[in-house]
This record gives sequence, C-alpha cells and structure tokens, in this order.
Amino acid sequence: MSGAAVTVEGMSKASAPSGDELLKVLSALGNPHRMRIIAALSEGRNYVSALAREIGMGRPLLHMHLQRLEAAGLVTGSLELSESGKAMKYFELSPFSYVLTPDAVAEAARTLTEDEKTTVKESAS
Amino acid sequence: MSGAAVTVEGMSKASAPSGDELLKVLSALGNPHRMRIIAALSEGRNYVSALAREIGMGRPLLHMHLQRLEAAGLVTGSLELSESGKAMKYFELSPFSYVLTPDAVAEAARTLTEDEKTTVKESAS
DNA sequence: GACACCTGTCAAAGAAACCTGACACATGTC
DNA sequence: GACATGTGTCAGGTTTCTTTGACAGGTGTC
Repeated sequence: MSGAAVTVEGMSKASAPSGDELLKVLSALGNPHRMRIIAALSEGRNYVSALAREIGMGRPLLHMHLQRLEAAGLVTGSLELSESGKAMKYFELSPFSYVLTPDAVAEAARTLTEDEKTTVKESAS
Repeated sequence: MSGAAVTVEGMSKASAPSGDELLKVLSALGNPHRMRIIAALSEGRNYVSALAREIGMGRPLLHMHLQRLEAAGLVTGSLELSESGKAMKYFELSPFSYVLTPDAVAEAARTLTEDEKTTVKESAS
C-alpha cells in the first residue's frame, strides 16, 4: 500500500517500511514487558490466561500489550474452542524482519504522516 | 561489553545486543520527532540551533531528544569552536545496525535487567 | 552598552502510556 | 447452585514522556 514493492508470501519483508509502520513496530517493541511477551511466545503459541500466569502480570494488562503487538503486526491472535468447549484466545508470533540502519530509518522518516490529528481541515486554495 | 562477540572497527555490529541496549535503541527510535531528526542528520552533520530551525522545533525540546538519541548510541555530539570563536555543538549519525526478528528480540529479552528500581527495601523475615 | 549569535538548564504544564481492581459474559464440573 | 476455568471491557489512579517558556552563561560585532 505504500513505498516498497517486495511482497513475499504472507510475510512482511524488510525493504522499505513506511514511516508509520516502522514507528508502530518500534514503539511496540520498545517496552520491556512487550519484549518479554515476544520471548515467551517464541517458545510456542499460548493463550492469554496461561501467558499471564507464566509472565506474572495481570490479564487486563497482558491483554492490552498483546493488542499493541498485534496492531503492529508482530503477533497474531485467534479465538479457538478447546475440546471442552471453552473459548481460548491463542497468540503466536508473526514472522517479521526489520533492519535498523541510519539510512533505513531516515528513509522511513520521510514518509511519516506526522500528526494525523488533522482529522478534517486542509482544502483552502 | 556483553553477550556478542563480533566487533568491527568502531562500529556497533548487530549480532546479539543486550536486552537493555536494544530496549534503549527501540524506545529512542520509536518517536516521530526522533526519527525525523535521524533523517535530517542523514544529510550531514549540523549544530543544534540550525537543526532546530530546519526541523521546526524548540531548542530545549531538540536538545532533549538529541540527548536521548545519543544515550542510545545512535548519534554523536561534539562541542566545537567556530572560526569566530563561537561554541557550537555539532551532531552526526553514528553507524548502527540492528536486525529485528522474533528470535533476535526474544534472545535480547532474556537478558533484560527490568527494574533496577530495587533501590532499598527487601529484608523482612 | 545593546544586540546578534551560540550553548546549556530548570520548573511547571499537558498529554500519553501504563497498571489495577471490578465488572460483564461465557463454559464445564462437583 | 457454587465453584473452577476461560473471555472481554471499563473507570480511575499512577507514572512517565513530551513540550513550553524563562532563565543562566558564553562569544563577537556595531
């Protein structure tokens, strides 16, 4: 949808991510809890409550962090039914790959939307 | 100073950054203004006041952001004397390189110091 | 001296991120 | 029904980040 071209299978390739995308990924990863969640998930998929117990944090909090990670496209969640009929939300890592170099960041920065706080406004002439 | 082994010239190589280091880099880069600063600096070194005018932000703010970037090892500042004797602080990009993949993040997360907030307290029994 | 430029810092306001406890809803077992 | 498991959300307080304006200092020129 923007900038780059490379599009491998269902995997986001690192070639020239849009500024907004990179920004979302970086701010999502720039948090100790979220990094730890990635680590926990790297050992296999798991559902929220179990994950919460494993990492030792409240469910509401975990839920919110997972949401942030999912919004950045780093993890994927899917609601499934267990054998007993209980609904469980399983999360797993999405295969991502980003390269951080001065030029890569600079390049992405130029495509930053900046403040999309400009809800409406911008048509004078 | 930690984990990895690779050590090229005077450049921080991406092999296995410590959790704390990666965290600092990611949170430093996860900010639109800071990304834009990197972009501006990618076109050459510059001093604070000029940079502030170019990007369009207050000096105190820029100063603070540059400090954050420098603390993460992404830019370098050096106070120099201009011909006229004026003191100018020039900043320039440091050559960094980090690879972001699920495993790389997970690996780094395991070496997280987390809360060094344990100032004092912890001795009941 | 008054003005231009540069450097740095501080305090207080504002915004955004974070975290917690309580609540809602399901299901299956004793 | 009472209890365990799972899901989700919301209000509110706390903490951290961001931003601004005012101030300190320095230099050199008119």
